[in-house]
Amino acid sequence: MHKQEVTIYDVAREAKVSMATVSRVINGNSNVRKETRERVEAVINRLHYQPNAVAQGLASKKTTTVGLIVPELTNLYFAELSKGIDDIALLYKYNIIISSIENRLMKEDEVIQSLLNKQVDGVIYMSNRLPDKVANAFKQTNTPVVLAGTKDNRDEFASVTIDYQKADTEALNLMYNDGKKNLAIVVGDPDTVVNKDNRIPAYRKFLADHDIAEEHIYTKINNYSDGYNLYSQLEKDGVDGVIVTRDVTAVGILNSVMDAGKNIPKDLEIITASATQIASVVRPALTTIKQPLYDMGAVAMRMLTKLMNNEEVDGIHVQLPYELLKKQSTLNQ
Amino acid sequence: MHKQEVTIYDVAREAKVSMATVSRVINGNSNVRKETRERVEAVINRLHYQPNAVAQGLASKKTTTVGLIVPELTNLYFAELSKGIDDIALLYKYNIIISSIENRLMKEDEVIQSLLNKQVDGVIYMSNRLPDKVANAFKQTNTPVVLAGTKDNRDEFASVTIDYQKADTEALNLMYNDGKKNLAIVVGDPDTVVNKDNRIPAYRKFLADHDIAEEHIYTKINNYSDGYNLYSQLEKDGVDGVIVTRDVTAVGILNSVMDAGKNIPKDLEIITASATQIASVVRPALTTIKQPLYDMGAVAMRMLTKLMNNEEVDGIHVQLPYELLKKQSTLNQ
DNA sequence: GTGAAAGCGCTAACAG
DNA sequence: CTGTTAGCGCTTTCAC
Repeated sequence: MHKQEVTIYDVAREAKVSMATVSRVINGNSNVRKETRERVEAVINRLHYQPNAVAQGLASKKTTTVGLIVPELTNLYFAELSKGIDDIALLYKYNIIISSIENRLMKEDEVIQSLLNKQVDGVIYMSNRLPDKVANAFKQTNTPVVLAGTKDNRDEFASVTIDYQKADTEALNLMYNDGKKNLAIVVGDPDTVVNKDNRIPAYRKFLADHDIAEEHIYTKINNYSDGYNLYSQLEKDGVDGVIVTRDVTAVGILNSVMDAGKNIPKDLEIITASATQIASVVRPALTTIKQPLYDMGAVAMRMLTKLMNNEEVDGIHVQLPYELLKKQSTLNQ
Repeated sequence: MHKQEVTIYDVAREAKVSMATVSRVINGNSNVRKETRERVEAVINRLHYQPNAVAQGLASKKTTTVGLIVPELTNLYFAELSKGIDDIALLYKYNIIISSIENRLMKEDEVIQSLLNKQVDGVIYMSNRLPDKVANAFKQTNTPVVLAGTKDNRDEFASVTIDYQKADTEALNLMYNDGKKNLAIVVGDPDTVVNKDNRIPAYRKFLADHDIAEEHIYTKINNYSDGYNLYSQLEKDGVDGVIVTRDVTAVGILNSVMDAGKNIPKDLEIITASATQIASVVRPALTTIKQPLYDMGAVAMRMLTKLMNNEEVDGIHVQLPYELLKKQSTLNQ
């Protein structure tokens, strides 16, 4: 960034108007006579003038920039959400500052603070943990936040999700009706709100409703190899049907089963609870709880635009419909 | 963004120093007496003062923000590059404004212009097309640019790549030595610099060197279903070995082959030229030209930091080593 | 419909 | 080592 070549002042001088008028033209303010507007626009084009967004931000206290907090960049689940967010952001002319928080070099609240210092107008939060420090920083600076694809037990933050309990119950039912009675659930961090208050309770309720005593909850299973290595344990425990939160983990289990010479879905049914492209290109293809990720991102961003403009939003917690997509990893096709 | 609660002025008043001194403390300027520094820091902590990065940006003409241009958000190839970029950006305290250009709502040069208006200090460019308009805008604003995982035929922009010609030649050789003589290459856009000036010439040279007359170049094959649908044509053309630029396309071909009851690698060998996690989790696993994506991103970002600080860089075009990773889609394991 | 003027919050000479 | 003083480029009352 070097000395700006042409500023609003140059345009004003050349067009023989005041900076104020140029500013009005730039911002589409209707209080400008047609001829004046055209004269100014001609100069803008001739000089190739481009407004300095930083100066605009300082003067107007709006940066038309939103922050995106994502746990990991290389996870298609968040990438698909981000795509929905990005499209709507573009539509409303917002830029996106993205921050992943997987890197432990900086603590989460420092990352967020740096975003806040950049004066973002709003934040979309996809991490499954919202520490008090962070929540307070948002409230203190009055920055609107929308959670996308995740929840928080504070009810104060807007969120866009699906009905995780219902979805999981439906998935468990599917396998149960296929004759699988020794069902399990495989999650990463068991303490996230989605897992702790939704998935795991749904699983336990299902067991209770069907008078099944023995529960199989596998936690801290985060990636492909965790999944791959888990299968021997599943086999030992006699599990014959499993819900796996992350699809790449499910693929790990899938490959492990096949390498062991077993059959999917006969020996083990698998349903993944967050399906990306990976779930559909592996063979056998995975039965999935299909979340409308793109739409969830789009709705979240749209809601954020309203929040940033202090517009009315009807309902701060929206749940979008999901689909239980039967593929080859369950019997009942 | 609302009226900022505490500014540098408040800190100055409370600490009984001038704004300049507070500024020095914030920026780690050594010209401050220890006691003064500590007094100021105490006030900063007590008041929870956070500098306004927008104001800093306007005054200093540096935003500590870089722009990231990516063709699509939901492509793991770019996601893995981005991760390398992000880690180094964090290390040097830069924020990242990400812009995908897949959405045709706005033209590419408008997207870039909006980035430039935000006064980014530099740009990492991953799109495989760099229009003149964009190139000129970069030069005019003096914004340094580094291309990551792609090339441009202007030599003026720094780039981080692998040796595509060498890699492809090696891949073709591998298949040739497996007895495959009817080799093909599958690309998306044939007019990108990487394809037009590197991959395709390498392929043609290989054919010439081995006295093979018939060439099979399939273009505009961009995604999974394009790949899936291509196989019937490959079969018709008697192709027995193929390099596919994008791995998800390769998986499309792979599944199509298997659905046709044919065998991989016996009936067809496949090597993908840009491998992400997808290439390794499908079965049979794909033999790949393994690009060091994370490192490429990291090196590109590191180079950009130097360019932004007008530091010396030795060599503006860096090529990183790749690896030909033999898996199950080729015979010669 | 247009202009003058006062900032937005901070940095960076320049003095001292 | 510290303070004074101009800006950075733009928006936004408030007059006229």
